[in-house]
Amino acid sequence: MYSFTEENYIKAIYKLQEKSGISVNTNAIAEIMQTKAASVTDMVKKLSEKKLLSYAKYKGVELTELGRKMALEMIRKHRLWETFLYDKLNFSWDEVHDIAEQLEHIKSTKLIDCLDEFLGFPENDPHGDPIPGKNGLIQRIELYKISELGIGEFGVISGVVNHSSLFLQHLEKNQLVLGKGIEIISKSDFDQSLRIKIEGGIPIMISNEVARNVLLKKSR
Amino acid sequence: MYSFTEENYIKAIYKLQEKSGISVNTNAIAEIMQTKAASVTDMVKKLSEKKLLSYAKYKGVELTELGRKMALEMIRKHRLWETFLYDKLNFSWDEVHDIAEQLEHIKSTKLIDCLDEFLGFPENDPHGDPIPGKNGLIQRIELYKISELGIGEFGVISGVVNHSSLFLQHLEKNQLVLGKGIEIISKSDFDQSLRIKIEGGIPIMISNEVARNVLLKKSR
DNA sequence: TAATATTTTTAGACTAGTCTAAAAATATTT
DNA sequence: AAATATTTTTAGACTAGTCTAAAAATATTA
Ligand SMILES: [Mn+2]
Ligand SMILES: [Mn+2]
Ligand SMILES: [Mn+2]
Ligand SMILES: [Mn+2]
Repeated sequence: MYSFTEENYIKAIYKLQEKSGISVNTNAIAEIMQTKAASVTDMVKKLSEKKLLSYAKYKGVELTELGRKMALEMIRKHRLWETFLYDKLNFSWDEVHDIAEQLEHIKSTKLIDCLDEFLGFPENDPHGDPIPGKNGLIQRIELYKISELGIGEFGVISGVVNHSSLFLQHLEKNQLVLGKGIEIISKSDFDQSLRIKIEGGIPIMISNEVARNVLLKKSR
Repeated sequence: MYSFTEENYIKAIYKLQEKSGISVNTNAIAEIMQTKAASVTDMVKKLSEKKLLSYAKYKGVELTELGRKMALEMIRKHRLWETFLYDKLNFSWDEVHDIAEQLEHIKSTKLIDCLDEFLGFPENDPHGDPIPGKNGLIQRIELYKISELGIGEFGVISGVVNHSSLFLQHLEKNQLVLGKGIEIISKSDFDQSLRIKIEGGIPIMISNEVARNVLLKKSR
């Protein structure tokens, strides 16, 4: 059995490996784990002995197939619990993450598979992130930041980069929620702010900061 | 914030205090916590400093009002999660306890209150045990063991003393499930086994061991 | 009430996970 | 290539929670 701490390290390393390529370095891990590089070295040695990752001194770490599988199971649990809180208990999308951080550590395969079924085998969590299946497969759709689209292009809001409560609440206030279709009207050369039209609404201005943190599936 | 271990100690002490009167002794705690008396002494000192219980050397411990409140919150969470697993995810009544042991440690008042509402404010868990309310109140109904009833008396199965999977599965095989009405037909003077009639069924024999572990609400 | 048995506490040690400070390795700049 | 800066590792220490072995207190029996 793995401890909560071990599980959180594996999840953190997986996420780092996702974005920044292959080998993950000690300081990066220390930063997301809110700990010191020395502690990371200790833990990484332990996880390496448990065959969850491969590690070479000064060369960073890389998850093994076993470690990758474990990370995906954690993510599956996290996102299914978020969906439960959102769909069944009517939590808002900015409240679900912290509780899911606790729930993702509950050990029971049957529990998570029954929950999956109870929720109707959802494909995405309340933030639009894909939920890995029982098999560990994760279906990836090409998503674009609003800031990446050109004038006149259309898209459907399908995810967020920033998951903070503050940001999610801001989006909600501006009708920028999952599933909404939008069109790019114009861009400012001064501050890269955008004018967009939300389906069934009037055009609004959004900052470049917002545009870089909302993900779209291209449409039309 | 309290650790899982601290929480489990408080719950254990509460349960001991329930049955065996006021002051709980070290060895008894050690036994349910599956640990050594020395470890109990260490922990009990710590919990005493945290004002969760009062402790006098060699005299045993007693929960404070704070400790009692905490224990009831744990029990509320445990029983609500058991009800969730049973009612919503279709677990059988002998499968829910172990997972609830994990879930009862999730920290979120909103979560548990929303879960309570989602379940329709249940009054009893799948084993018939009462679920403490938000206020910490627990409604107690007078229950009797089957073995305590006399010939010709009627009762409705409303709880169990023994919660083991083996026992619960045995009951299920014999139609002895929550809500069933039964009548005492006769008792054997030899081994105290009983002949009982289950509502809408034919009379069956049950051992004294079973009769001492099933709780009834008297009826008629 | 004295001897004996049982329960409880203390003392000291161990592991997991963390930390700080300093040493060693690697990367960058001159 | 040498000097300097940064990253990573090691060494040693701390806390929480546990253990065993032995001492101290309490309970039971003769
Ligand atoms: Mn999340
Ligand atoms: Mn999410
Ligand atoms: Mn239970
Ligand atoms: Mn129960």
